[in-house]
Amino acid sequence: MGLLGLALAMVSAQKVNAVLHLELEKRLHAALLTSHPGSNINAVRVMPAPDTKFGDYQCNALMTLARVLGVAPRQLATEVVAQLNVSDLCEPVEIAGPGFLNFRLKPDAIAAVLAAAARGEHLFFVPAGATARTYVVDFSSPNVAKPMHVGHIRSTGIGDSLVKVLRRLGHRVITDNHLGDWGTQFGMLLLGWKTRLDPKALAADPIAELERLYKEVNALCDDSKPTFDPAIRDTAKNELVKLQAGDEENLGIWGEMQRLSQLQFDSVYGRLGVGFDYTLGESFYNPWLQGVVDELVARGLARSSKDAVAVFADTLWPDTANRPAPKDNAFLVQKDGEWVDQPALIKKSDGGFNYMTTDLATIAHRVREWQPDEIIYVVDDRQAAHFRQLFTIAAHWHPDWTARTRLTHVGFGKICGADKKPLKTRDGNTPKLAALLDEAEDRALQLVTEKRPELPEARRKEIARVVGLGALKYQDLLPHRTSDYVFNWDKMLALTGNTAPYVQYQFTRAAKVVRDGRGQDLGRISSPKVVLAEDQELALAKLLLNYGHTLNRVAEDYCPNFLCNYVYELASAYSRFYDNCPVLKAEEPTRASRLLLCELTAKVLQEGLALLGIETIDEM
RNA sequence: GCACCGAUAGCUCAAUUGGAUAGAGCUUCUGACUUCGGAUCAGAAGGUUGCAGGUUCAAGUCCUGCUCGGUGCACCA
Repeated sequence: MGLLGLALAMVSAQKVNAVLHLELEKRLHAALLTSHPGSNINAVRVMPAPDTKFGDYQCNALMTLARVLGVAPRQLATEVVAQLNVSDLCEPVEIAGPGFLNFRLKPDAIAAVLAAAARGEHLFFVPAGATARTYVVDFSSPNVAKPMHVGHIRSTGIGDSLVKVLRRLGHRVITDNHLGDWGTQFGMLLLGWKTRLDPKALAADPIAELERLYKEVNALCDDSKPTFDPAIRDTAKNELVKLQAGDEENLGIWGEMQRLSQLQFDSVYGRLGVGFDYTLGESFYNPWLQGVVDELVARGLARSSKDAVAVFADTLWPDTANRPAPKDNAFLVQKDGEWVDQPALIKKSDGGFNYMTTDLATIAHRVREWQPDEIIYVVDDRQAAHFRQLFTIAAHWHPDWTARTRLTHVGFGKICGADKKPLKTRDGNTPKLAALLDEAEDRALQLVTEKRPELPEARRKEIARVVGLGALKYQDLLPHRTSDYVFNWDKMLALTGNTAPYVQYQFTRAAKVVRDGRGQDLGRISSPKVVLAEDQELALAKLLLNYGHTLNRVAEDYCPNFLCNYVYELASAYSRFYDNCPVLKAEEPTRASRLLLCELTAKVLQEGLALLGIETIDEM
């Protein structure tokens, strides 16, 4: 492209807005500031309308603003609309009900955005650019020497999807897998390894053997069980202390457990398509733990208690006048009608450290190393209380850090069986993740074999892999992350309804039309005139426009389910379009225009699924 | 006991700073098509959003009380 061509392309790129409702919002702000100078425009948003009968976009903020300004809502709306010039993009703005503004886009304005997207100028959003933020995302975090189980799906899937969305929006993201490789369980594991290891079993299935050792020794160390043996417990504790003090033999065994576990992690993450920039487990922070405790004690933020060291409400807020109300204080709990301490332990009476200490050291490292704007912890909701304490301690420890770096716990609910209780296998155990992935692929293979018996086995297996793993991930991401949900093989693999196979199938249909269309008519869809005449064409086009808005909402609320619902809506809108509007059989220029709709739909479906960690395939 | 989270159609789940007549899917029933791969589409049926109050122009969403369920409450992570 010559210089002139480049300059023209830039001018044309400036003329077209990638996100129409943000342009409407900008003009609405200007109108409001003209009619009512000094108004607070921050909350004045233009967003997709809940129902097409109200138009395409709406603003409901003027009703709230009218109260602040002390004027009648409809009058305010009338005065603002009088200053608003959006006639190039919309039909005349309608003031509805108590003071809603309804915007109805002109098909030509929509067509212009689609044409720009087809030229590759944008995909319905504006990357963060100068406003890009730096995130550290802490997710997955499996335990060394234990099998990854069903519980790890959520953290891994939600975390990975958030990472992908944030990166796509142009943010800098550092992923860190905070492995559980240094806790109390290693005392028991070391004892088990030294006294009751079965080398043959270890060679056959290392993780299963390590799990067996842990379970056996744990039963002897648990004082609530009849098998409890205090001598064994003390020995196990001693092994841990030796490990954490740098004992060579124990470090060697621990390293071997680590290596064996990493093989498992690599295998599972490989299948899931998940990767990490860093894998800094708890052990990485061992050298700094004593320093964290010393510092907190020296600053008076922690004190000794019952041979342990802990952070208390009275060490954080020595002056009772500043102390939060007991109900809002993460360091108090009511027992028998009285508020008593709920301290956060940072050093145990046996000299060992707790994960609170490790988590504090981890914050220190991440802040110093990466200066993030935000650290996101994708961790089970049951740990909410821990994170409240952790974030509070961090804020007292280094207020400058928490002023710069926002700490966010992104919690999630549990996966249940049909009985609404946590999912278990038939024999009452927690299902292992690898077995779950196997079963997803096996069940998908059965379905593919039924539908497409003519395909060679290798092809069917590849389709089954993409469909099975996609179904499993999609089911997990579809409910709001804070909800518990019921795990159901038949439902997730169903070819109808809000499932990955349905969305993947609509993608294959769109991709097929594009392939066939290009084959017959190469090059003709590069910059066709976009004609939006039929209802189904318009509905599909308008949904495409909202892709970027959806990504922003996912990032703002840490909720991948918004993207699931979006791709499902887009897929079903495509299906309605495909049913009603012939593409390849249509006359020009309709044909090229519809082909472009197919192309953009395929692109957005493919990318949207990819941001959910789900692959697509050309045929199913 | 206290705190946190939840309770929405028969079932599984949504619902964007509080926004308009609470939406999907599954199931059931009915219909469309000599398919640009029907693994499709259309229509119907299905609700006092756990209960009782309150705030608001507007409440599934916010506040208060209650019922039921889940989770967490010092040396596991």
